[in-house]
Amino acid sequence: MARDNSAVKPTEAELTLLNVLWQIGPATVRQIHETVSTTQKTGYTTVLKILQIMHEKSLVIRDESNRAHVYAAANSEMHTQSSLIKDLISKAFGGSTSKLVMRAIDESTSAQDIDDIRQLLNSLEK
Amino acid sequence: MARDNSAVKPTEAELTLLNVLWQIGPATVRQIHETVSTTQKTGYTTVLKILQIMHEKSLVIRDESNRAHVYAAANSEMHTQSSLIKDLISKAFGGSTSKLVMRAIDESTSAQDIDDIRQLLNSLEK
DNA sequence: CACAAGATACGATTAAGTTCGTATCTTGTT
DNA sequence: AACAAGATACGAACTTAATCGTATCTTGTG
Repeated sequence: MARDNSAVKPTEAELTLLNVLWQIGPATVRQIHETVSTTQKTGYTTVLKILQIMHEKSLVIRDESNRAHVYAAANSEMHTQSSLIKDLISKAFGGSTSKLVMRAIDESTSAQDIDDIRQLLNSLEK
Repeated sequence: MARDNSAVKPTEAELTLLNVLWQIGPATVRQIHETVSTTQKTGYTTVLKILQIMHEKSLVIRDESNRAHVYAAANSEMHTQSSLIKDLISKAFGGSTSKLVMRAIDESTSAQDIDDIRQLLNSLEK
């Protein structure tokens, strides 16, 4: 039985592949490898292996109906982002969301960013 | 020669010890172990070993003038938080700080958090 | 129907992280 | 001076990640 993946944190290499899947949608190993190759030099079988491991961890689902399996992210980008943030908050910010947000904001932010954030804050108040 | 640590990302165990050091300040292995023991069951020599590795990586500095060495975080909590956030932003948020901030905010935030963040925003506008 | 292209599966290797047992060293006290 | 307490140093064991070579399997096409 496949284990619940909600607590599984993707490794760095896994996150790279998830980013590809979120960007281009369900894809074969070849397509994923081609995409990832534009920015990194990684062997085809390495990508394949990582996808197989991710499948075991239920980080991706795959369609085996064709010879070339088609992989897709099991969770949305948003869901995974939330879980990674929660993890960081608990490990480096004493569990305080606002501390993280404040650190991120005074780190580097454009005027547009500030505007976006203020709007979100306003919408939360209603 | 000790290498520049500005790009070194602490591991999970290392971050745990850094949190202790930021909290209680420079401390001996015994003190650090005692503190960390309140929340985890970790052997004394394990803590010692990790501190030694952190020293090699220049994540901590140590005062060896007494028999019991005194360890201290090499970088401030703020600096390390910023670096961890930057890392997460680049790996999971396409490099966009505002995306991370917005995800963090709509994830879970108390009224107090919202207030804090709004004040920070206001102070930035001036 | 055989074969070549191209796909998956498998296993080995290497590196990093974590843990801890044991050895060794240091020092205050008798 | 010797000892005991308590400190550091060392190294082994185990785990997880990452990488890739090689073996094996599948299938369209001549």
